[in-house]
Amino acid sequence: MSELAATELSAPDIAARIEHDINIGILSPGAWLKQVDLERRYGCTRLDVRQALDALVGKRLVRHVPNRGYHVSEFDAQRINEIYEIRAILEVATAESIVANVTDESLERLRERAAVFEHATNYGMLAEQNAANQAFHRELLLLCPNRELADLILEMRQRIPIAVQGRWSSGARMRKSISDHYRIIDAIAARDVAQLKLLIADHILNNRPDAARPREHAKAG
Amino acid sequence: MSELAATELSAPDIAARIEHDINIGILSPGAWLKQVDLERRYGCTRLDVRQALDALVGKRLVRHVPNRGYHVSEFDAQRINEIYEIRAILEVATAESIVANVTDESLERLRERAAVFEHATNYGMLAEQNAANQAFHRELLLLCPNRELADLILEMRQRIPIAVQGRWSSGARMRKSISDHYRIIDAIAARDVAQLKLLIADHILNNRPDAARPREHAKAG
DNA sequence: GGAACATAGATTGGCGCCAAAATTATGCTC
DNA sequence: GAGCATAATTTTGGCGCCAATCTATGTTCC
Repeated sequence: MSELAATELSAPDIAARIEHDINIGILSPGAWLKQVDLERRYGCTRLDVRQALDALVGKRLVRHVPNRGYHVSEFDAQRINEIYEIRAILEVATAESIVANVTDESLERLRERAAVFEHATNYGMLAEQNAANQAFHRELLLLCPNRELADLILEMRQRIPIAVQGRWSSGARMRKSISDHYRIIDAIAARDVAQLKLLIADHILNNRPDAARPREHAKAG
Repeated sequence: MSELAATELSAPDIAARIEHDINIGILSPGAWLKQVDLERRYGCTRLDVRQALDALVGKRLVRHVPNRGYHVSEFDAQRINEIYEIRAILEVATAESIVANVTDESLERLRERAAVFEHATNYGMLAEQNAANQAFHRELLLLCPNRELADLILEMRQRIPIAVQGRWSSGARMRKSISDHYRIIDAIAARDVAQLKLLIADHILNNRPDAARPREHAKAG
């Protein structure tokens, strides 16, 4: 996909496309993003490319070197770990309001999303798996009334490409993620906030790539 | 200040200047940011202005309306409250590592910053008060080894202009902020993590503008 | 007298061109 | 044959112009 776009796209669309391609590994960390290439690749003007790249610099997914151009950011183990810690802090903090605002309908939708994710891990490619996982967590965040917090969490989740995280690289990882989702749903259905917090923290921190696990340095924030 | 810059400034500098002017209220929420004005005001080119404005759109401080231009964001009570909640979540989470990494020298620097802030509340204008307060919290965050988290906190602290928050609008507010700082330092010196967490949460949530206090809706994240 | 319309002015926004810088390729010397 | 200086190509980045759009003012008609 993403070879020569049919319709004309504007800058924010291009940014989303590039972000997606970085996310699933079509564009690898360190790769230089030549403006002419992107221009042709996404079938848009030079200005759109520049604005999109600047936006991605703001999201820390892309770095800019004066007179050299833009390249996909590198993600060392420490940075990955730090972002996982932030995600754990933020997502655990949504537990109370999720339990407070849950309805039977939203539980049903969550089960549906979890099932779709399970199916994607069996029959889909990385892109579908990612989309399904994202849909589940997005549904979860609909129960969080603090929209700024929900948006921030979604932004943090996009801050490291899935391809770099290698989240569902093994079958064991996949199975854990699947069952995590169902157990999270169960805890919500039981209105068990404490358990939900534990499950969310575990779901995030124990799905880190091994390389990003902390060693001795001071834990948490 | 900021009337007709002497030296040529580049886009990131302009963004910082505009951000500062929004922060201390020179540019008020809702105000339209005409490109020609900014061009002359900061003595830079049109392109710099656009890039700076786009960057500020990314930080949610400025909004863009197609074919109408850029204007300073409005900040309603709900949004302010949501961001205060996020700040409380994140800054409380730094308590462990602050206590784990504190040294006598850093404690001394914190006391110095707190004293400077106290002085600024007595003899300085809003800009100096803000700078001194920021310096204190920046020093605090130097003790947090998670740089991503520290940066995120600093970014969240800038997400609502000081002028909108009216943080030190009354003498009582000022005195509370000053004593909060010293009590935070004492808790750190005593290595009392639990107390430090309480103080940080209180320092953030009880310095909210009254209008932004939540009523009945589900609390926390 | 008020409202709707038309015209003039101002502002934004996109496109293309060109210069500066860097990378790659070439040729020359040792 | 290897290393270095030089030339050519590629790529970035900035500036200016002009079209499209919106705002404001003035005019006409009901």
